[in-house]
Amino acid sequence: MEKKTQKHGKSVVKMRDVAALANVSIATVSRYLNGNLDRMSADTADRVADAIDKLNYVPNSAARQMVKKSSGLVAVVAGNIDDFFSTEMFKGINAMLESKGYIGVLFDSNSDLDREKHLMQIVSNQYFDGAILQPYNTVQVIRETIKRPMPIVMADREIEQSPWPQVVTNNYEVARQATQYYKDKGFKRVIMITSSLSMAANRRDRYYGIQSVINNIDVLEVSEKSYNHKKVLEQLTTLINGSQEDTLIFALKERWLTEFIPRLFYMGLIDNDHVAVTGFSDTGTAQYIDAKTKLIAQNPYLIGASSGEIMLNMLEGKHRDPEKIVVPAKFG
Amino acid sequence: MEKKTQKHGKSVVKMRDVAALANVSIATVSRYLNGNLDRMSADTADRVADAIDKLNYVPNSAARQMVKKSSGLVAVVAGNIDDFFSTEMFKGINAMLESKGYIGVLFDSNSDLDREKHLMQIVSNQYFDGAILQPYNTVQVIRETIKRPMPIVMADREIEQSPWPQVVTNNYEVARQATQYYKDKGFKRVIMITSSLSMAANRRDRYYGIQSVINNIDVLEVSEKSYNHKKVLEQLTTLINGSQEDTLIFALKERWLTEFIPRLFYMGLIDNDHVAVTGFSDTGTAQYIDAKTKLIAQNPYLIGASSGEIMLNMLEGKHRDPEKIVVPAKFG
DNA sequence: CTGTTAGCGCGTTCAC
DNA sequence: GTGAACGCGCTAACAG
Repeated sequence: MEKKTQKHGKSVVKMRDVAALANVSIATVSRYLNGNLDRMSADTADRVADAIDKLNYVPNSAARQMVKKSSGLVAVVAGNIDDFFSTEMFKGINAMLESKGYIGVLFDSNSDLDREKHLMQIVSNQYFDGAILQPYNTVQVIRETIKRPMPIVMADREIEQSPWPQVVTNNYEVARQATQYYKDKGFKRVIMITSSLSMAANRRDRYYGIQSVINNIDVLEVSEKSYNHKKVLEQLTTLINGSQEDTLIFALKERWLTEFIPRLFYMGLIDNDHVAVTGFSDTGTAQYIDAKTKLIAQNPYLIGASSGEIMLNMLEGKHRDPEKIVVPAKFG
Repeated sequence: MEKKTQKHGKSVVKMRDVAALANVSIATVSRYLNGNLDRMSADTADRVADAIDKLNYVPNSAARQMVKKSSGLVAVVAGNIDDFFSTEMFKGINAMLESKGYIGVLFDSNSDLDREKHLMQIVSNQYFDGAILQPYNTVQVIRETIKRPMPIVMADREIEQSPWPQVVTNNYEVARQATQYYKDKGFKRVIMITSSLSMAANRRDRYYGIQSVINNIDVLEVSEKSYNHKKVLEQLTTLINGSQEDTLIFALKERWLTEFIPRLFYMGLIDNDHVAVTGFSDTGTAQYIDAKTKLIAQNPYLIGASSGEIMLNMLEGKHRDPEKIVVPAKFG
């Protein structure tokens, strides 16, 4: 056995130990590790392999990174990992990254501006090859925070004057389209359920999209962090009964769909004729609320995959303009 | 401006540049960066600060890690980040880790044995100070995969003969307790809804817990990946109507609660008297399905926090025995 | 208070 | 086909 005296017992076996046991130089071991097998006899390679195995040698990635200037790691800073959207986007990102040997690691802003900033600092200070952000801070803050020049992609949340490539959704258009569908069926009024803060830009675009078709909108704000379920239900009931017009309930986020709507159906408040419901949906869970309900389906996985693809391009030096890619959501 | 010729334009400004501009030695800059301000005149510190600012200097973390033998990063390999359980656990982990200056990064096994193994390899090869796993592989596989000696904590999923500390839930006990509650009310039969594969150990314990009270169990397996919603509803309907006994529907996972149960209520199949429903729940969403429904609430955040705390202890050298901590779930 | 210097472990020429 | 030696950027003694 080798000495293992370092902090936390980290193995102290290094390349030179392997080299010694295999009776070769460290250069040969390095070559073996990096797959340059063509410059080495099969016998040598075998001996090196054996030695590595016997000693349980693990390369020191910090040393390798220092000279290679790359870690193979891409940081993904998500808005809130409790959201299916964020996690599914991450899966999409990784699907792309891993095809080229990179791997994404996930950080959670927890819907907190300061925390997001803190995470960006860490990402900037650690050895990541690139960063994909689902950002809430402004371009300026991001610029000041991530000091180290590195490839950056903005995912999901549109940001003004972005110097980085973006991948976004057609929030305005699809909200407009959905609203139009119900307007054509005679609905003249909207109750919009939204969270109070998160994803301001997306929320705003959706709101405008609705408004461009139906102007009569009641907004019900629900706090992401904590709300009184019963009270919200009462508010909804009051709102629904507060008008004779045919009413469309429009949830800007799937969560409000699954948490409130089944109960309203159960209570008989939604009949699809005079009171209907629609909203943005990511998971597919919401679609089972009622057979007649038509929703807006986003594609977080594809947004992630696109972001990942752009990141790969940047990593390979094909620097791209700060283009904006739109991954459309679909209504129906 | 300095040369920025490296890959991806990584800044090539290094400590010696800062030192030169500030007219000090690199040791002084290093001291400044590491907060040893007491050994330096305020004036010097200022000059260093200015130089860092002017040059936009960012320390090379790989070099630092190489000598410090620590990155401050802890890897968290979660079973499936689409599950609220995993993400909430991660939040709990970070709450603890960050109190001591560490930070957790999240990896996603995607409920895939091989993928989990692959991730463990990466974690083992990169410079992480420790790893918290929500494991699906066996002790042996994990041992063979993570070759580098490092602090490891197992979270959520119980594993036989673990050489590492574990934090788990009282699956058996709480399932038993919930079932008993309904048995006392006259229920004599259980329909159990479960996913086909994931978290085998947890699932098994829950099953045994139910079985220890009520033996008459119909098992309905639903695939996590893809299932026919309508068909499952039909199966459930058939099962419910297939017996005159008072029946308890027991979901081993919240997802089945939110996806199927509201519809059953709507269809009038659940009345809480002859057909009732319960199950494991993480988010609190499910509790709004019906006022009379009593669920089992897990505490993923606390499981994470406990895991994080143990990890901190190990990182600080207080090596702990492979103890097992139980974070109880609560019924009611 | 501040500077000098010897490693940290690995990749990579350039010789042999 | 293989090895010796330098350099990556930083920290931590040890000098002064």
